[in-house]
Amino acid sequence: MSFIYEYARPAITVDCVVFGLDEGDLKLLLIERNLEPFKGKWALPGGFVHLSETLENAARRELEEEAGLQDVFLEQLYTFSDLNRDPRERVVTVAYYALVNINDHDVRAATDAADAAWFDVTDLPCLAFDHEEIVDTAITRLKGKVRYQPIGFELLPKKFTLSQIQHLYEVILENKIDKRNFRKKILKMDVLIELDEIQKGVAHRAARLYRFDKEKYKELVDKKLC
Amino acid sequence: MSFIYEYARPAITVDCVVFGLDEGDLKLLLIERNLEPFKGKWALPGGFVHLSETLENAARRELEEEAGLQDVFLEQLYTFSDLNRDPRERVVTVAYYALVNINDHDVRAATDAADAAWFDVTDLPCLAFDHEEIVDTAITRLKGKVRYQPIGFELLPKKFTLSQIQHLYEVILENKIDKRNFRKKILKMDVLIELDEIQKGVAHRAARLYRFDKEKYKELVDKKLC
DNA sequence: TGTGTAGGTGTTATTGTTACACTATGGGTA
DNA sequence: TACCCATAGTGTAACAATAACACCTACACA
Repeated sequence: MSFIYEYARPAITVDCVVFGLDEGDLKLLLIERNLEPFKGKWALPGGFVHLSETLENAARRELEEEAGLQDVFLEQLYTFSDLNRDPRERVVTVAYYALVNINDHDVRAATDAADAAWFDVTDLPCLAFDHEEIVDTAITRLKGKVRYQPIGFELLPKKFTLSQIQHLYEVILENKIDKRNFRKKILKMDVLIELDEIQKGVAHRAARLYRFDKEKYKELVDKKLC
Repeated sequence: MSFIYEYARPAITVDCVVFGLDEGDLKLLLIERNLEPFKGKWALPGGFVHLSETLENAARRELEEEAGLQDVFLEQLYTFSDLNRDPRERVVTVAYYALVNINDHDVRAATDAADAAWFDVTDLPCLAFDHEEIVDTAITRLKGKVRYQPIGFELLPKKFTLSQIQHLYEVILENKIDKRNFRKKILKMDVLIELDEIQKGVAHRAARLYRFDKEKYKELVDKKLC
């Protein structure tokens, strides 16, 4: 079967920059390509958009198909259209970024992927296509986002310590934050609920656990975006 | 001539939300459609992306072709992909927004457009396709942008008064701003140059004129985006 | 019982934000 | 030419947000 059009059309793909947090390190999910071009190279999960799905649906389908990921926080990032970004033909790609809690999601390689793995964002391999540019754009966006809205809901485990969320901010912003000031600020936001529970199995004073207040978190996000 | 592909492809278009400032009112450039679908309806300038051009180039070409606009400030906004956003077939559109100084640019209707005209953003006609949604997204983005970087460079005439730039902010943010506080803040940003010139032909005390310091303006924009 | 490691806590100085009201200037008009 | 009108232009005080900074606490483990 084939499809005939009066004018030439670029192909449309989606690509996903999936951030995860693992033991305090910010990681990126990459898949090893199983097919040409760039066979054997690491790349962002993604693929062609079907006629019967929205871009976001395509991104979710690819995450599921290529890495076994479901139900993640996903937002559109930017659309890339350089003429030679794909050696085969003209391809426009709509990039999305996702935030996931690594421990909640098992990642497995699937269709079109020889392998799927988490890489430290500070130590990425060389990537296929223009995926390095896409990753840079996503990191810049993430840094910007952190400034005006609480983030971490999607990256952290259900219960977490204040040090964990502070560490997350430090990793994203790439600088140290004063502990007392950070605590004051994050608690004043009024999106954290203090639990009657403390850490277990640590070789030092156990920290208090917190969880997000989903309601207030949503309110805050809506307000901040106007 | 025709083009044959193994899989069905959505068409790709660009659409431009062009903001302009006229006598202190924030305006939007619309074209009246000359062709079906939505013939006779007002719509955003835009059209199909050619194989040999980037999305931004396509947007600039359409602005030139449909409205005679050149050399405008243009940024990507968002990519819209609802399945039924175009009644003809599956069309994904990449929206851009532009900021222009209306007096610097003559607008004329051209190819595919029966007419081109500026409308007050607070009083828009009913639009073709999902263009109302695109416009809402652009207005939200503009409001957000104004918060963290000086804007207006692209919208105001070369020489302007502090009241004019304040009025611009008020129109975009949809609320009144205290005159003294606004002046303190905008002057502290250090992107305005005070000129040895004052307004002429006004029936009240003439205001001092200012212009932007392009260098410092750029520095500031770069810094703010990290 | 001592040590190492991370947890937890307040105050002060600085900076930015908000609220607020009067005088100055100059053209238009009576 | 004097008055009116419309907008220009200006400072201060209260309050809120941010930044800088150091010590004691709890607990596991040696």
